[in-house]
Amino acid sequence: MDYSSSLVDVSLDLNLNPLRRNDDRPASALSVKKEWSFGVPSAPANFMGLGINVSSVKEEESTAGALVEELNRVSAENKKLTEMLTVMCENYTALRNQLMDHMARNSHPADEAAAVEEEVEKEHSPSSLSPASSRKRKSDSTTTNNNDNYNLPLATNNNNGASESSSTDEESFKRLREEVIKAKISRVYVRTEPSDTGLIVKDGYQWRKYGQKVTRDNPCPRAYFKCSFAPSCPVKKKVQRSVEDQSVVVATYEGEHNHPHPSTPEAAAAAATASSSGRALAIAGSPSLAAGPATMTLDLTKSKPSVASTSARNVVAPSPKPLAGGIDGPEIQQLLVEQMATSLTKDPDFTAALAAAISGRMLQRNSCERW
DNA sequence: CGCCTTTGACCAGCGC
DNA sequence: GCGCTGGTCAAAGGCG
Repeated sequence: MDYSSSLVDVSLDLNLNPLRRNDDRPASALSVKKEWSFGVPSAPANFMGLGINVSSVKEEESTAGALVEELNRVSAENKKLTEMLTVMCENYTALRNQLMDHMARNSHPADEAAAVEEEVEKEHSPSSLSPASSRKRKSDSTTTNNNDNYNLPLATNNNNGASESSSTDEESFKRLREEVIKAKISRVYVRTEPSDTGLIVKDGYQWRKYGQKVTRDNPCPRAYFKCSFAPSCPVKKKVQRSVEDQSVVVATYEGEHNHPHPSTPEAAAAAATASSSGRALAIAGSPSLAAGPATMTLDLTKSKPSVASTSARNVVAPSPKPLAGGIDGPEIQQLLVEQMATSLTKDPDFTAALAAAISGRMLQRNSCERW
């Protein structure tokens, strides 16, 4: 059983909605919307069967058709990933059952459990870690390895095999999802003014600095921030200037905010106050794009691999200006625009919001015509 | 006075 | 076991 490959694939979209239900309904615009717990106004259950006079507006028809097609595609992908996750959980259960059977028959259950855990770890871990990442602490392994892949918390769940046997598969599945949420890591590259020596990245959230450290591989100090907008928010942020281009600040976000983005006037004011001393301009432009869970991604690894680390899951750099000299001109800008458009169309949150907005618009038009 | 930043100390993982 | 390293803590000071 090839766990690693499925792990890689699943991780890519679990990020988009880890709380997605395991649903095998046929792909439809409805299923896409309902499966994504996205904060958009509720839409009618069957947005294709509303009897809306779509043909009266050709542009809307073509747009809706393209959207439906896109939504169907995303929904199919969603379903596929859900199935893969289900298979993975089943495999995990089977492995655990084998472990329990083995432990029951073996005189040294602890040693056996450790051995099997090691096997599972090897099977589930992605490609071998680099020497640098291998120095990370064990407790951080789930996050460190999850720049591109989400590790399963198998070893930690099985640390005490006896007690673990009392937990159900559902609990394990919940823990798995929680781990996936917790393990979210994204990177944001922010270009700052050359005169700016600060390490503040405006992303709309409120951060409290709790440490600063000079790391071995970078003479510039690394600042550690915690989200202080909500007391229980587990999100952390590391900010450090790029060793290659010191006008670029790399912000690494770990975890997912358990509170809404401070977009309300009060929250925005608080955030503005908190970041008032900041001089850096987030390239993302929109705070929610820079640090929110639904980060708009722009892969610059092809055009600038030295800046966009391959380990970064999300590389956000909507600025058409190159991060470092060497690439510029209309071709690059066109490429960036295309990549941004591709990123948006691949973002299920964005498409879901768009679908909800359009369906809401159509519903509104329909109700107006009826009245 | 409360919040935030600074900064040295401390802790834990890892390699040798 | 020791040293290196990254990450975190917490006291002290600054600021509005």
